[in-house]
Amino acid sequence: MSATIKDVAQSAGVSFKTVSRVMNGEEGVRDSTRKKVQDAATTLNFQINTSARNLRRRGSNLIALIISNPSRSYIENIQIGAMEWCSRNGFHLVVEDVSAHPKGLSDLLSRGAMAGVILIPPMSDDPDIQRQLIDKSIPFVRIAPETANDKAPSVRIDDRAAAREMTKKLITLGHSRIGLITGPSEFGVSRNRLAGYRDALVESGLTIEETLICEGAFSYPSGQSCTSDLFDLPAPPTAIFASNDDMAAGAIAETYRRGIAVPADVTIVGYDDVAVASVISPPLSTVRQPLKDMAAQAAALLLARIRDAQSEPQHIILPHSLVMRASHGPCGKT
Amino acid sequence: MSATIKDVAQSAGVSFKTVSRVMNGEEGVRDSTRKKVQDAATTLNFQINTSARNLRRRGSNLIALIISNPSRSYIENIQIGAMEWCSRNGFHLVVEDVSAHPKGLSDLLSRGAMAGVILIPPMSDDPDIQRQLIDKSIPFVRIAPETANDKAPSVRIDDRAAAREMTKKLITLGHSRIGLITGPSEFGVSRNRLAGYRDALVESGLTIEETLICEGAFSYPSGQSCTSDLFDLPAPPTAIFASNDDMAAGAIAETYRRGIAVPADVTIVGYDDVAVASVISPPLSTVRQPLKDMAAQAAALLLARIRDAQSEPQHIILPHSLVMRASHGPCGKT
DNA sequence: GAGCTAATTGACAACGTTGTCAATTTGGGA
DNA sequence: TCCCAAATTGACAACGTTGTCAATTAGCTC
Repeated sequence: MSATIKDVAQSAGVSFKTVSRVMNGEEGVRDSTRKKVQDAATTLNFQINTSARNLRRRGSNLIALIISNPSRSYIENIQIGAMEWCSRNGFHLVVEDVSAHPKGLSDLLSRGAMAGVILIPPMSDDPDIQRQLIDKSIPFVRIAPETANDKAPSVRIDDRAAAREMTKKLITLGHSRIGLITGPSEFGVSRNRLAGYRDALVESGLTIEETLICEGAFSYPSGQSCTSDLFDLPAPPTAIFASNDDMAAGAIAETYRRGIAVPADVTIVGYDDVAVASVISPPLSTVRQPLKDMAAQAAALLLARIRDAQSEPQHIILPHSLVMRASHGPCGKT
Repeated sequence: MSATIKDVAQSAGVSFKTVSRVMNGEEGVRDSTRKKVQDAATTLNFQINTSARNLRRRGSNLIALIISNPSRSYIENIQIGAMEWCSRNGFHLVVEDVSAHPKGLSDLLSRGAMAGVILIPPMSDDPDIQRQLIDKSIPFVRIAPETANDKAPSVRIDDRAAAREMTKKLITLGHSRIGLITGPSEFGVSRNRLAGYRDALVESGLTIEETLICEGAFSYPSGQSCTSDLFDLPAPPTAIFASNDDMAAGAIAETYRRGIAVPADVTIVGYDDVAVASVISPPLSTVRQPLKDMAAQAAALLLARIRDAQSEPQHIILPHSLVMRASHGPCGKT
């Protein structure tokens, strides 16, 4: 086994408490002593024992990212952002798939195991999980919750405004029959984006046709099948707004399958601006949300709560933008 | 704070050692006692303290997945496979981006922090990391190493044979000028796939043209630019074999950009069979490797080494297959 | 160089669990 | 009823670190 603090202390000729002080970069150690200890630690290839440290400190250096459907490309960016933040701040990221946990997260959340938890949709809106976390007094942060509350900090973009803007953009292009592929209704973001879509139509004096609204699953195949349904309508839409890019990619595929051209015959836009958006053909016009930033900021807010559980939970709204690539165009039909 | 073992012991009227026994499902506890303890634990909402347990057991319930370029879709599947295995086996997965760690992984690998480590390309072939792990006697497993060794177990497919088969398939389709987009040469898998490509050409009596071989970066843009280079050749290839699907997607995009049709004018095939392969148009013909399985099996081999560091490292080769979707066709030109 | 204060260092307990081994209880046969 | 082996339970130390507080040392001033 590798060396302990006591080994280092003996080798450096000081007490093990002094070694501890050096290891934690505390003040009040003479420079000469510090050097002696550091040399001894290097020589012995000393690595601190995290379990002992965490036990004594009643803390942890682990942050959990709880996800439910690991194959969403959305998650990739969140994870990267969180991972980078953790690296820079002395934490490690534990990624846990709640859907693979039949009987809940009890062992993951065992006392002191996690310093904090990052929740993404749909868990951001799951009252069950949040109650568990509060019961165990584990700090957590919510990414893209439907609405902010005072239980935990949150980071989001203004989904309603973003969806409204994109819809208005389509209206400006001359589209009046705009299909909407929503996410699952248990996602707060789905509801917010739907609301933004409705806002735009109402503001523009257009009627909302419920048949133009199709609930997808944030997945590629669900984008295909919703699109198929929309095209089978007696009066199909001239533009389709998918609530994420995976579904937009599915929509484009289904459109092509039917021999319909994008964007010449139909406009298709997405949401998120993940990797697939710039990779498919035509490159997707979409709503960009700064997912990596959101994750990093969420981690930062979480840290504040880890440090002081009484601190006021902060709520950050990050800016979004419309990235208009090549999958949109003016409405051909009148 | 939540309850400790001693609280439960007091509440159940037994010694804390007995509670410990119940918590660990040990033999030799009377059923009535066990029940009493379990009830008390439930009432008090007892959660074991992982740090204390790990300290005393000199172990950990954490497995690290070390990655270097988090945006490769390959990683998604590996991670899902590893995560699921961890859930089922009482571990948690820590995902760590080594490229975000300027000064190495020392703190991640601090004594006892990780029960074991899963290495994927290119770290599977990185002697530095492996030496670090051996020095600290942290068990590890290698996914898709260039060659197996006796330091650690490994899981892979036969990349050379797979690349050979795919190349032969293209030859059978009548192609004789086959472009190869390799991965970076520091990836063992790149070298193995290149070797398989060469094997097939040689066995078929075709000459190997080095200009038809372009080194990519396993990324979409690198697939585009290699393809561009290949098409700019005086005698461009009639088929392109990309060493992963991301690059194949880039190749298809660049092909379309030039007004060339896939598969009518040129055949493009990939490698991995990740999500993008069935999502792009046309659906990609590719080599399928069972990434999730590979990760799960790797974790299992790792566990064997965690349990007994002296156990013989095992090496598993999983079957691959050719998934011929719609991006390939016979050679038009003679 | 004595005396004082501030800086530095050390002794010891505590964190919550599991391992070791001894003590106690149980159950069955004589 | 007593005795013995087996089953069950408990007492106590140990894991490696950090927090508390006391002890020691260094650096000044006079």
